[in-house]
Amino acid sequence: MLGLEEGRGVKRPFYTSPDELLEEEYYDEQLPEKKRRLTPEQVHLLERSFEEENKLEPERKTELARKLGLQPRQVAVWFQNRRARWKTKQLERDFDRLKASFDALRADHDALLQDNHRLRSQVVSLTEKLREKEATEGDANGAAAALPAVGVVRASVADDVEEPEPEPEPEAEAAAFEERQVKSEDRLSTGSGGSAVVDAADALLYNGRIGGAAVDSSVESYFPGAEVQDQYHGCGTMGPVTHGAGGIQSDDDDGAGSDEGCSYYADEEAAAAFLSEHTHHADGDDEDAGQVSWWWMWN
DNA sequence: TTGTGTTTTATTGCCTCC
DNA sequence: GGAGGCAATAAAACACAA
Repeated sequence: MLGLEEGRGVKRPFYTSPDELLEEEYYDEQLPEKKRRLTPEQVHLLERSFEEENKLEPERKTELARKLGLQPRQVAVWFQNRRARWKTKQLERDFDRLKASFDALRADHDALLQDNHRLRSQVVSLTEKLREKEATEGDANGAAAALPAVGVVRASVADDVEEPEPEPEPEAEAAAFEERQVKSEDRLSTGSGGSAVVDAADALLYNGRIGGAAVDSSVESYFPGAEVQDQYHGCGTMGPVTHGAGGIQSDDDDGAGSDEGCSYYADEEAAAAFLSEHTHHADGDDEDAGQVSWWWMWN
């Protein structure tokens, strides 16, 4: 049996023996006045057990409790809390990944805007030159006919360079972005109203489907799909659905490994269906047919 | 030493499944 | 209806700066 840690403010033994521990009367009489932390050895064994399987069957619980010299109830509580910690960390990691994808996409978008502006000014400049040339030659020979009218040329150029949607004013765009970020963070921190998970999954899906360099389709994802029970799928034995190299690992900061590689957004097909409902589709008179608005994901 | 923030252990209440 | 899961929360234990 692994005794409880001593020397950390423990004033008396918490338990005496595993057998006594399993006797309700003993436990009732010996209820600790204060909470006691588990020893590193106990935590280590619990962690290892959690890595094997994050849910506890009654037999395993009893066995673990016996080995550790704890109440079965304590083992169950530890697993419950451990699952909660794992989930929190996973959400943080998912958020970081999604934010990185978003930032990269935004940079892409900004670069495209710059390109667009540059090309448009080229069109204007070339059109100007053409107009000047036309005027000069018109003066020279008085002949009206040889060149097409500037308007025609310009229209022809415009056929090649698609007229873009009007750009939002930079200040207004920045303010709107700020507001969206605040709203998003509010949802994450308070959990009120919208779902941070769903919002984040939106962004992930957006990246995966239409993003450019930022797309990381290999990122395993947890999307809150139909099976609410599958909360830990994608992580080895965490659930019924297994993705690639799984396996529960311990927290980064406890030195026993990490939960890296598992994500809360796994059901990408469900998410794709969700996405398709939130994008506008090609139809005859839509100039942007088939494209997805950059802004939809925030609105 | 003390105040404060974080982590861990434990409880409560609600929900789902069998 | 009981068992077990989860979210929310309380409270003790711990870490650490001032």
